[in-house]
Amino acid sequence: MTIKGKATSLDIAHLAGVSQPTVSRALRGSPMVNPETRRRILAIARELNYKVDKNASNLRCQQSGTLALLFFEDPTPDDSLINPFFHSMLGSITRACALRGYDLLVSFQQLSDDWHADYEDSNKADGLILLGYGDYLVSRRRLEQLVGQGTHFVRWGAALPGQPGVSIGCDNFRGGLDMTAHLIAQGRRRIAFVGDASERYPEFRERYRGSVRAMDEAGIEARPEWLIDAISTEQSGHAATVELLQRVPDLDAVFAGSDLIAIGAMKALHESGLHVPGDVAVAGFDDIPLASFVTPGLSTVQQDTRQAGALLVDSLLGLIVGEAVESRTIPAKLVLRGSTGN
Amino acid sequence: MTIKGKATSLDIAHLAGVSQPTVSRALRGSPMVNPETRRRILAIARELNYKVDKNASNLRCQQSGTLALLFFEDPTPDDSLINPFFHSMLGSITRACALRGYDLLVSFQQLSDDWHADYEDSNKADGLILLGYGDYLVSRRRLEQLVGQGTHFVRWGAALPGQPGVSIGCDNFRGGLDMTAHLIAQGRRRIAFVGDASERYPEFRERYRGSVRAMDEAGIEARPEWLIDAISTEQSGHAATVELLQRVPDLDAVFAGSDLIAIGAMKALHESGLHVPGDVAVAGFDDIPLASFVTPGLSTVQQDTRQAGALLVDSLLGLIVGEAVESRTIPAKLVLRGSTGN
DNA sequence: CTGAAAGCGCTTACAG
DNA sequence: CTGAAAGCGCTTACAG
Repeated sequence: MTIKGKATSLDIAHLAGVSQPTVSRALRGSPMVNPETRRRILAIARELNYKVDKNASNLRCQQSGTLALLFFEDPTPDDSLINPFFHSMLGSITRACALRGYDLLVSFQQLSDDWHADYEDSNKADGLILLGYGDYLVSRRRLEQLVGQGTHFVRWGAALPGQPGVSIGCDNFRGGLDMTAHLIAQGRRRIAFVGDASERYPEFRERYRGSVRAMDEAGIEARPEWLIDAISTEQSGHAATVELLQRVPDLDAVFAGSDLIAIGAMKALHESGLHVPGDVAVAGFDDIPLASFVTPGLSTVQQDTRQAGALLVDSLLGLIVGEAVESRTIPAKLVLRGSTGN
Repeated sequence: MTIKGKATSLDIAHLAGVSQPTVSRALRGSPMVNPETRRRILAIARELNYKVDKNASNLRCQQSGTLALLFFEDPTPDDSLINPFFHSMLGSITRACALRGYDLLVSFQQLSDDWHADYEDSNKADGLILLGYGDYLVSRRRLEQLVGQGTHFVRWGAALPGQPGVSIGCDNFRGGLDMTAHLIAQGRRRIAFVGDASERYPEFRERYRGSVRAMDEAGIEARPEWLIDAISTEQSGHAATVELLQRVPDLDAVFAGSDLIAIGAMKALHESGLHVPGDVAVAGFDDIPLASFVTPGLSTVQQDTRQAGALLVDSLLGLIVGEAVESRTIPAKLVLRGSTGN
């Protein structure tokens, strides 16, 4: 007997001389099947290269075995590279899904556009993972909508009280504090922060707050002109640093909100004839691969993307099965290279 | 009337006072529906936040509206970063899918393991895109299996005659030729190729063949000791270059099979006290973002990932609808920076 | 341990 | 233009 087209469980049933439900049970490892019968069924299934039709089984079970990753890119990525940090997150999320037997749908979205977030409504995915960058004030309303609709989702970002939904983030405050304490220990006293630390960018804000705390503890008064806005691109970091140098010529350290900003800052400093770290120390945040390739190597704060990916996926799976899931913070770790001194 | 759980087309039918098939027709934009009826149905659907159940419609239509991207990583990526070139490809493939109304499943695979390539058999995807690196001799048998099973797939790689399935790749030969011609024009005469140019790595092989052709044309005889194996990682490029310098102390140029190799090579050259490009010119392939950040900037061959992603997706969609699809080659473009001279 | 029956939510002939 | 019917390929009570 040859099967026309793809084999179905019914084909197997005929070949094995059993009913179709028995095939289904055998395939799914149900204990209520005679071992001999199961063996026969599995052999036939293998021979026909049979695979369960996921559309059918998902329809029946009302779930999909799939998670969707929505990646946000604002501003548009055509003129600036996507932060490599997110590539690392994507990799760890993919692997975490695979380890747990879930497939991952990936979708790139503009933060400002309508989100194609209906993967769950259409039963293509059981929940969403949100990742990327952009203005939190813009995304916040959408997050509230998702909560309102009962969508299952987790996001990577600052895990702060009062946020809609579940967030997983790193300890931005602690990272900012530790790095700034390190700069101070290296003798730095006029430490600028390059990054938009408004409520639009809560992660930068936390990093900045940590930085200010470290200065407080060292008896240094943080000056308002030491804070300058930038978004997380090299270009923005470069431009901001150029302006910063006008305002604060006697700067002795730059703590950048991200590594990309830091790399732009280093470039601006070089162009101004300033030596890193001799004249100005530079530190970043993320520990992207690039950080170890620039000259001097960039000191930065590492976020454990492997743990982050696993935590995002596990939290989402928890939400899906109805557990109470809390926002969580993972540790930040200093990685010291040449840019902050030896 | 409140709907318990998710709304279905039947719920809408009841509310609109029509039959369920009419709802389906209206939602799918069938012309055979009274405009007034359609309006009513769409209004109700919007209000209920109704979304078509993809499992049900896919089951019925026997297709999924989804493509699967299998990304291969050999050797294991834990100790070396994934080639950023593939991140760029992933982005362009994702966008190309979205533009065409397809969703994308992403899966990371070990080249040597069993491939989880049953997305099509299980009707989770209509076809596969294969991307990544590793030994072609290992993957070739699997590709043949896929062809044998009638799986729809395209792969990124050297598009050479006699390969199983459809391949999209860049003009590696031309890229190798052009870059080597440039090196020769810069006065270089002893040009090593760092990369495994055996049949295990057809892309490297083509780049190397192009390089040799350029030397031929310039009357330079390529010497066997100028060729040294490496896989596409910085570490491998570093190690190979260290050995190469032993063998060929009077080297004046290194053409690396990839940018990552080139960056490892530059590091090895620096460690040996050799100046780039003063003593030894260095060129790479891919134009990863890192290439413009190293010092000096790395001259390289750019592959148009945007075009590549679109072509991969379009070719796969062509295969799925049963068109005759050919392997294709896209142009390679020199990007000259400081590492090959001014 | 196994089978007959129902049903997941759609789409598509078929008949009117 | 619309509805009644069938069926996509599964899984899961239910009965034996």
